[in-house]
Amino acid sequence: MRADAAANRRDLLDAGWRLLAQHGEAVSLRAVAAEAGVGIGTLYRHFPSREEFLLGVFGEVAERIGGVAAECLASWERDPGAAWSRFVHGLAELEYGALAFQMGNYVYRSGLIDSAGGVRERVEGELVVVLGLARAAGFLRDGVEVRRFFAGIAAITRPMPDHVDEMLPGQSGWLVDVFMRGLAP
Amino acid sequence: MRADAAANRRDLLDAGWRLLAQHGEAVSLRAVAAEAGVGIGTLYRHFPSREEFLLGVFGEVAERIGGVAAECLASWERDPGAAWSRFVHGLAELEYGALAFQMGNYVYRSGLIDSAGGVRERVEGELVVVLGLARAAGFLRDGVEVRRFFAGIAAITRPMPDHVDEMLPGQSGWLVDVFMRGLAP
Amino acid sequence: MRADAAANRRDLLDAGWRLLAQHGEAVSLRAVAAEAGVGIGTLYRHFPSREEFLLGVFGEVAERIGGVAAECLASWERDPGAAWSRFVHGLAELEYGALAFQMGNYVYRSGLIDSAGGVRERVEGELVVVLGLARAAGFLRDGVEVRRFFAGIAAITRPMPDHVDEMLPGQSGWLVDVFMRGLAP
Amino acid sequence: MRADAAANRRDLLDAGWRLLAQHGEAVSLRAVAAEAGVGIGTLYRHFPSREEFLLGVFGEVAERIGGVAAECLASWERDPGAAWSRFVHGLAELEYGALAFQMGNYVYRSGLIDSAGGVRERVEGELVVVLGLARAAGFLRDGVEVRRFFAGIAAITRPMPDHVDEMLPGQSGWLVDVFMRGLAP
DNA sequence: GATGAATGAGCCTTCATTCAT
DNA sequence: GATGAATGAAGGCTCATTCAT
Repeated sequence: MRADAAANRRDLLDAGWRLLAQHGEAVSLRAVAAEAGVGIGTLYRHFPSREEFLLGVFGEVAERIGGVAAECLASWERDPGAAWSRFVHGLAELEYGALAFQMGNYVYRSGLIDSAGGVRERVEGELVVVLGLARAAGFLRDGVEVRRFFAGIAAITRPMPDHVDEMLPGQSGWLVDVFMRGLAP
Repeated sequence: MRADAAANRRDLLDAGWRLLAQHGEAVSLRAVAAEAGVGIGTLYRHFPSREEFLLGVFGEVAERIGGVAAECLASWERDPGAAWSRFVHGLAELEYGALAFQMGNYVYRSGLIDSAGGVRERVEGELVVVLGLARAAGFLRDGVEVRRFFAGIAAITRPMPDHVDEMLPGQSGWLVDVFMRGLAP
Repeated sequence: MRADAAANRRDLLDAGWRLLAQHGEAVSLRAVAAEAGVGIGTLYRHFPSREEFLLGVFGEVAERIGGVAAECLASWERDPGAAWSRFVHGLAELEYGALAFQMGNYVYRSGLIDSAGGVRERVEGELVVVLGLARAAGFLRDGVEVRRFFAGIAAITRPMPDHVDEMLPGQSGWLVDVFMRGLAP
Repeated sequence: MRADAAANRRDLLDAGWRLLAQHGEAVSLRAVAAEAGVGIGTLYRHFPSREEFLLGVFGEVAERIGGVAAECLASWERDPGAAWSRFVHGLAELEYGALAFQMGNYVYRSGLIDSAGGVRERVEGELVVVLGLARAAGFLRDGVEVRRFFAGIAAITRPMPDHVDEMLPGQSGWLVDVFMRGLAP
């Protein structure tokens, strides 16, 4: 792939993520292309359909989830409590809610997600480790499945309409805190 | 034919609620009409615009919220813990997530909701009482605003894609439990 | 026909004329029924289709055209010039433009107009007499066919959008004057 | 494909003009697209709304009005009478009636027309010159405002139903003649 | 007879997707 | 490879018309 093509691809994924997290599941691909500064045709060259594009964005997210997990593991020894908190809030700040649910609906069913490099497995693997540590350290009660945890974060980080942010500033962060506390033993 | 019309109206609201809870904020009114078994024109006869329709559905929800609250108050004496739990889960089962956010977005701002019989005030008033009891009984920590609570339930009951229910049966209930526990003192 | 039915019929025709002259050819029958203070069903009981209704309204207009012509004839002796002027302006004030053209398009073709009591013939007969007088008195040049005259009035009295009345008050009357002058020998 | 797009745009404007002049202000954009031989989406690519499309057609008309005026000025010296007659009939043959009033209605008010290249000013400027010459040459009486003149042409060239052309061939031209004569001193 | 609810075709507009340049 | 024009299927909404009460 040419260098500029790779750059376009990255720009598209970034734009997609940003718009998805900001404006929710209904973003139009044209808007994404515009935000990325390329033509709509370019988007479709890189991703032959809406599904594939969303899957691509999810790949990006998986990458960052890995980063958050790695960071968590790296700083666990020094201060487990802080690491755990940063981990959960870090995940939440990725705001993958809209993305995860949007995709899931038709991507999961069609097996696309499995055929695309095992994104799900990769993500799950990383989370399993951290959740294990948290459980051992007493931050997490027993019986919390990774997938439930993951889907929970998704549920509470789906973008809320603008007026919610105005009326209830920090609502998302508040929810994350409630979620964490609710998961403690 | 008055009776028929009333039945249609009810069917439309029911269908709207069901589809909204199931498929999210983007339901097409055509689909709602079809689900209700009437023509699209009939929907528009009863509700002259999308907004008005959503407002209508929200009215229904408000009604049921009132019912849940009343039920809670009625059984509080006998067993506060059970009443509180049934209350929160009852609210969640209404699945007003998609609806609440969708409406809020443009209805709230335009004041429609205020001009429509004070739906918001009514709902808030009812919740205030129950939350007060819960706080006194030690089920709820201090400083939980009614609106945050309400929006929290909305956030965790926004429709999730079908596959979530398959992969994680009872996810919604699980989240509600986490939410409740997270709100305890 | 019952007395109240006849009254309804008359109200409908009046309302139709008024709205047609005011808001142009696109008036909805529902609006007409509302303006007349009856249900839409009542309109359809009296006139089985839009066409028939418009034809009915045209019948009314024909009546009034007859009135204008009769008045003209009655006062001709006293002051032919004034009578002629009042005649032309009187016709114009009937504002049958929207009506005549709206109907014409499909009513004429289907022969409806002939089967409905010879409205056209009646109108034409009345105009022929007056135009004959006017020609003889030197107000009208030769060769002006009655139908052209009639259609001319229609053309210049079709309702113009509101902004025209604001920008060019009296435009319609001005046009009628130009029309009259243009028809003089 | 630039060339194709330009051709499509032109076809759309042509079709719009034709249908507007023929069938009046209520033409459906779908019909226009069909007449132009393109999909409805293509129309909307070139003109993002009905207003913009009508404005586009009006731009075309303005162009041709300019042409008619220029032609008039060019041949004025040789034969002012013929030039004046060709000018008025030329304007009338543009049949901008439906268009002018339709646009005026919402475009004028919203200032769109001013922001769109000063269409109105351009048109008025051209007409002013010609009307001035005509007045000086004794073809036009004093006090005829440009806008009244323009609106007058519009009024008498609004599309008449088909049957008028059948029953009264040349009615439009006849009206224009009457109009001209009526405007003479 | 009167009423107004129900219906569906049709309008304007948006958006995913394809394809010629 | 990139671009953006073209397409048509929906979606929200209106209105003539029918029909049960």
